[in-house]
Order: sequence, then structure tokens, then C-alpha cells
Amino acid sequence: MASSPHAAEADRTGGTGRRHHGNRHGRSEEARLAVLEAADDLLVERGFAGVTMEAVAARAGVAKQTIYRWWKTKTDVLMDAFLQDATESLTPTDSGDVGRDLREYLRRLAWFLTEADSGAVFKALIGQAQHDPAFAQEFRARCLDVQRRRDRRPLESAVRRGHLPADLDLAAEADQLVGPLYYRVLVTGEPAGDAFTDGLVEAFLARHGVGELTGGS
Amino acid sequence: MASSPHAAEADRTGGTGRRHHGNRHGRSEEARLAVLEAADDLLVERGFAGVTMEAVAARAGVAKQTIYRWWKTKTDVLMDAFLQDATESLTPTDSGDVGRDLREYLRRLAWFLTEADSGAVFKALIGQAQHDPAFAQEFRARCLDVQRRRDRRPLESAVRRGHLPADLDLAAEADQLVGPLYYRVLVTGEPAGDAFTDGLVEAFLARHGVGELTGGS
Amino acid sequence: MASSPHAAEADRTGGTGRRHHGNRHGRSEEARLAVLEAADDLLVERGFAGVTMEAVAARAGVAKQTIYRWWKTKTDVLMDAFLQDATESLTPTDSGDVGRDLREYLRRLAWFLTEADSGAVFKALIGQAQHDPAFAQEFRARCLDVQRRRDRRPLESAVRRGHLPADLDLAAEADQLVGPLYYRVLVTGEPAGDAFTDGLVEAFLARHGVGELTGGS
Amino acid sequence: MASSPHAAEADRTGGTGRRHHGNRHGRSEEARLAVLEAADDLLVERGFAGVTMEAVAARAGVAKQTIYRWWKTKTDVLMDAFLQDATESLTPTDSGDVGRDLREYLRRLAWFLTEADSGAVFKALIGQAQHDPAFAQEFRARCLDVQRRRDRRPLESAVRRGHLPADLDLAAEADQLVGPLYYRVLVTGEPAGDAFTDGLVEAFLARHGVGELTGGS
DNA sequence: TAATAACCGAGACGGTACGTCGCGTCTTAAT
DNA sequence: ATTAAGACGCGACGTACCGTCTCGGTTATTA
Repeated sequence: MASSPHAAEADRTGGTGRRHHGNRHGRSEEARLAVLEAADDLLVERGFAGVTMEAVAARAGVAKQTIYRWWKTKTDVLMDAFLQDATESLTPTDSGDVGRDLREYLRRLAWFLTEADSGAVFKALIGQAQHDPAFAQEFRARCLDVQRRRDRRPLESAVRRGHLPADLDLAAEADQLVGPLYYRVLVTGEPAGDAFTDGLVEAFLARHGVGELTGGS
Repeated sequence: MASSPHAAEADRTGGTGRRHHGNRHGRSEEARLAVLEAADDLLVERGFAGVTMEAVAARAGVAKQTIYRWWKTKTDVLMDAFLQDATESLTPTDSGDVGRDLREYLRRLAWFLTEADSGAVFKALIGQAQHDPAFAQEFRARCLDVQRRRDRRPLESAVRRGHLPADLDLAAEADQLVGPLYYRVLVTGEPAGDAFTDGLVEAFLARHGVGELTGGS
Repeated sequence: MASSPHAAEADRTGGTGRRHHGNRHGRSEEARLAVLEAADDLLVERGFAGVTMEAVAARAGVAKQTIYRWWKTKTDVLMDAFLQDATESLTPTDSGDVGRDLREYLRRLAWFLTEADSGAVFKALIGQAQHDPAFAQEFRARCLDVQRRRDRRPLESAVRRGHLPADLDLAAEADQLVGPLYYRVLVTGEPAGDAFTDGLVEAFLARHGVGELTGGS
Repeated sequence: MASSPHAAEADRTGGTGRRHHGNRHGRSEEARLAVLEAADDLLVERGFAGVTMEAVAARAGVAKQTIYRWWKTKTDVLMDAFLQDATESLTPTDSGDVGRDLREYLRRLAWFLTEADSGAVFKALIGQAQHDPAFAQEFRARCLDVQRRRDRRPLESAVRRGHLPADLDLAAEADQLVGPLYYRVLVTGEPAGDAFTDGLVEAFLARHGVGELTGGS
């Protein structure tokens, strides 16, 4: 869901034309999806300031109370929206070639952060994390830790295959690998094209003496 | 200024007991400083959500309109507060030893970002930049570019002395050097102690074959 | 309501201790009355300048938005407050004796305009009508026309009984009867005691040759 | 002055092109007139709400402080503006014929109140008097008492010539004569044409038995 | 002739109130 | 039990004027 402005507004009733107004047991999946979608769309269309509870409720065709029943804050909604459709975008490949895998992965990560709608949500959440320590903690527990584990996977494969030493501090290495990319996206705002990410991979490989073993891009 | 709750509230009259209420040629320096100080203090004491225009005005003993006359938004105020007292905190040393200088600089940068009050302001502004592209642009132009130029300076010294090759892409190298630190501060939120920053420097030096020439930490 | 400072503040919950916070079908009667009461009281206690939306909201224990939801302006509130409790104060008597009825009615009208709290509201509204043509129109439609019809009623009774000629222009006659009273209240500000209003009635009766048929005061 | 939007803005320097900026002894007549004119014009063009101190100062090309130096409030300014050009409009004629004089005078008074720019100022001041008792007192002392004395003059002439009994309470009679006119203008807002004012005179003359002695209009 | 002092313009200042927006809570009737 | 609807108390927004206060410049009078 939520990867672009949706035409679903009119279709949320499932084509039957009926509206859902209550349910004796359990929540409305319909409402849940409509809220996530609305939040996502509003962020993309109007920016973070446009994502208000009232706007989300109105666009989702849902009562405010329904949102508050299931989410604490609007960033909580955005976090769910992010989880809903961000996971699959970044599953690393595993071709057997560390260099190729890393290049591919960093390119996709860069694209995700700078181009994808989910990336916009992600950046908004990162931004909010700078303002609100409590949120930061929850955001890290629910989203970032998963993401960091993903970042580490190509390195783990390489270690498993013996392309990298077994005693490597994978967490630290992964941070050094993706850190400059996040820095570029979050801080400097410069474009992070293939040349840039490939450069990061090159430096990483050189550092560990595997640069010459793997093919270029 | 503005690095902790201030006792200046009562001293804003400059000790003469007179109040400044504006004059023909330009603004009240007294009011300007009170506002910057108040914004800074509120951010540290109550977090970003506590920095409302009304709270700043009240704490500064200033009319709201006086703030709006000189600043567009509260982040604009925070940016000025940041510029007011952040510059001198991060001037790099130049001992002639790249390794020592870099270690020293990164340690101070890490301290600044995680401990200093100005660092809190900086993080808040970075956060806002994720929410508001227009602000992001202005923030980069007025603050970040200066900061990046500072980040590059130790490397420039090293090149001048011949400790690093002259054809190095300093901007890219600097980004690789500080990127993981920002990543840690802004994204993962893990502590960035001396061990961490020294590790970054070590990796950098190893990458350029100058690791063994300079002393350890 | 609204004829003096009220003790109702604490009773607005209706004695049950529960607060009303809105419901699906229509507005809070509780809030409505509290607002009218507060506006009325503020006018009497602090004058027209004291009737600010903020003061009304604060005194009524109501949010500003709740006032704006149902009234356009503060004079709109005062008009409702006036209508709420002014109607019954001025219902003319009908004793069968034109002179007695007119004397009685004009005395009560004079008292209303100069002494009653509602009279103060009325004068404030008349004042506003001089400043704002659009308001003047609405005020006349909603309040003054009713009032003028009341003014005419004693004369209508007299015509019905044959004490006054049937072809009399009642509107014009009523205007001539009450006009000098309003003039005194609104323009000259002189006291309008019984002697004054009785004099008006006397002149009126003399003009139509019924002075000697009816008893004095 | 001040009887219609003025083209004087550019001519306030007296055609010399020079501006007045100070004077050792005494105030600037130029500034005084510009303020009165601006207040008058703003009232006519934008209504009472448009007469703000700032707008008056801006339109008069005068500093706010200059207004506050010579006038307490904006209604004080309007009162001066009214006095400046209202006196001569209403001087009663004295033809020797009470009926003719009264008819003429009431017609002019009605025109003044409903059509003239000064009448608009007058109504605004009357309106303010309903809101502010202190102002009401001053307004009556400085403006209304003069006006009422004017209202009485035609009657005084008639008494002098013996057309009306010498023991008549002129103040009361004058109030009864003009009261309905003010009532119409201030309260009902109905047009007050010649037929209406002539009717008032007719009724007055009939009341005193001089109706048949004087010619119609 | 120079200094002086009352007045002028400009406009920044501390405030109050405005009318609006969004928050999170609540009540209701319907499903 | 959950929903859509929406009124509510609340707090902050950004704006308009208020009345006060310097400030520098102008100008008629005094020194």
C-alpha cells in the first residue's frame, strides 16, 4: 500500500457501496488500512505538517476516535505505515559475490531513502526521533533495529563464505558502510547516486583487502 | 550564551535599570539576545515541543510580535541561537599530526552532538530539516556548509604537509570519516564514546596507509 | 438568566457533577447558556470594552472555538443574550384605559432602558448598530422590529375599543410617542423618570383629544 | 474640511513641496488638519472599524505619537473632526414664520443625520457614547449641548414673537420635536424624508394650536 | 550666529485580543 | 464491541492595533 497517491478513496467500501460502521467483535481491517494509506499519502503530498490526525481521519473516511483507539500519535500511525510496506523493498540479495551484493544493496538503500515514498516516511520518522526521545526509543526498537540487521546480512554472508575474516565486528563495519550514506541523505542532502554508493563499497573492500577479488559494477 | 538556564532574566536591562523599547535605527540587541537565550533554554529544558513562540516570548520577556518581526519561524530562531554560540566550540586543532588532530576533532564533535546544549539545538534543526525541505535548504546554506568545511580542515592540513596524497577527494573522505558518527547520533542513538571515534580515525588512516606513522590514542 | 452576576458557575454541570462535552446531535445547551450569561454579566460589570471573546470564554468556562462555532461576533452573542431574557420584561398591559396602559408601558420601557441589565445590553447593541451597518440590519430584523410591534400594541387596543380613530397611522404615532424617550436615553442621557414619560403620554393624549377622558397617574 | 474623500494627501505641504518637521513653540496646524481629515475620510470610506490610530497616522502622513500628543483617543479625534465642520451646517433660519422655520430646520437636520459625512461621524460618536459612559459625558458637554441649544432656537424665536406661549418648557418641547427624528435615524433606520419631518412639525403645531395660522410647505 | 528646546517623522517595543487550527476526549446512534 | 460523526475544553498559531518609548532631524526662538 501507500506507495503513491491512491485512487482507493471511493473504493474503500470494497465495491459493495456499503460502509462499515461497527462490528461486534474485533477491529475493522478496512479502517486500519485506510488510515495507513491516508497518512502515507498525506506525507508525500503535503509534507509532514500536512499529516494531522484530522486530515488523516478525513482522508481515510474514518472517525478520529477510531485512530486514537489503535494508535497513540500520528508518528505511531506513520510508523505502522512504514512497517506495512517497507520491509520487502530492502531484502538484500545474496549472489555469492560480496562486492556485487554490497553494491546492489547500497544502491537500493540509497534509492529507497531518496526516491521511495516509504523513504520519505522513514526520513520523517528519523526527524521526529530527533525531537522526541521517547519516540526515538520506540522507533529504534520497532524499525531501526530490523533495518540494521538487514544492513549486516551481506557482510554475514561474506563471513560465512570466508571472504571476510570471522572475527570482524560486523555491527561496526556495517555502520561504517552505511553511515556515510545516511549522513548524505539526512544531513548534507546531496544526491546519493550509484557512483557515491559504489565508492563506499570500494573503500570498504579496499579496507579489508578484497577489492581486487570482485568484479566492478 | 544560551548553554544553560540563565540568571540573566533580571539583568536584561544591562544593570542600569532602564529598559530598551526600540529606537529608530535598528532593533533591540537586548531583545534579540533574550529571545535566542530563551529558545535555547526551552529546548534543553522541555524539548522541541516546549519551544513554542509563546513560551519563548514569555520566557524572554518579549512580545510575540517582536519575535515575528525578526524571525519567520521558531526554527529560524533556533538556527540563530545555534549560530550565536556554536561556531567556536568546534574549531579544529592543528598539531601537525593528522592522527592526533582527527582523533581530537572527532571526539569533540561527538561530545558536541551528544552532550552539548548546542548539540541538542543542532539535532533539533536536523530533525526539522527532515520535515521541511525549504528549511533544510536554508539550514544547509547557513549552518551545515560551514560545519562541513570545518570537518575538512584537518584533512587539508595533512595534505598540505604531505601526509595524505594531494589528489584526494577531501569532501568524500570527510563524509566517510564523519558520516558514521552522525549516523550513530541521529539514527542508531548508540553512545559515541572515544573508542568509537578513535575507531573511525583508525579505519581512515589504515585506508590511506598512514596508520602506523602516527601515535595511538 | 443573565440579570446579575450569577452563582451558576459551579452549577453548570447540572448538579450531577458530570460535564457535557458534546454529542452527535446538536450543541451543548449548557455551554450556550453559560456563554450568554457570561457576556451579559461582563457587559454589566466591565462595560462593552470588557466583553471580549476571550473574557466571555474564560468566564463561561468554555473554549473560544465553541463560541465561534455558534456565533459570528461578540455582538451576535449579546444579541442572543438580549433575546434570551428581554422579551418578557416589556409585555404591555391591557387594562382597557389607554392612558393608564400607555403611562404604565412607557414607565416600564424607561426603566428597562435606563436601569435593567438587559437595557444595558440593548444600548450596547444600538451603539454597535451605529458603527456597523450590516449588524444594524440584522439587529433591526431580529430585535427592534419585535420591539416596535410591542410599542404599537397599546395603541392598537385603544383603536379596537374606539378610544382612538381607526384611520390613525399607528406606526407613526408610536414613533412619536416613544421617540423622545429613546432620544433622551441614547442622546441626551438625562434621567427619564415618571414625570417625563407621563408628560409624553399627556402630550399624545392631548393631541388626539382623549386626555380628559382618562384618569391621571 | 472632511466632507468627502480628499485629494489633499499630496498637497498637504501647501504646494511648496516642503514638509513640516518641527517647531520651537506651538503645534503644527498642518498636522492637526491632516489628522482630522484622515479620521473623517477613514470613517466614511471604511466605517468605524477602519478608524484606527495607525490608519489615521498613516493616511495623515503623521507619526502616531503626534496624534497621542494632542488627542487621548480616536473618538477624541473624531469629536474634533466633527466640531471642525459641523457647526455651520445646522444654523437655523429665522423667517418669522415658526412653521416654515421648523420645517426647514428639521429637513436640514434629517439630511445632516442621514446623508452628510459629518452626520456619519456624529452617529459614530453617538454609538461610542453607548459603550463608554465617560466618553458620553464629554461628548454631551462638547457637542450635544450645543446642538440641543440650536434645536431650541426656532422655538425661542416663536415665543419672542408671541406665536407660542411664553411659559412653554422649551427644552421639553424641543425634545419632543426632534426626538422621533433621532429615534428614526438611530434606532429604526427608516428613511427620514421631508414627509416624515413635516409630519413631526405638523403634530407639534397642532398640539399648540398654531397649525392653521401658518402656511404649508 | 550659534545653541537650544519644542515638535516632528519614523518605527521598535511590551502587550491584549483577535479568529483559526489542530489536539485528544467525550457522547451519541447505528451497525 | 466497534464505528462515523462531531461538539467539546484546550493551547498555540500568526496578525492587527494599542499606547509607550527612543531616536535623529527640523525650525523658531533665545543667548
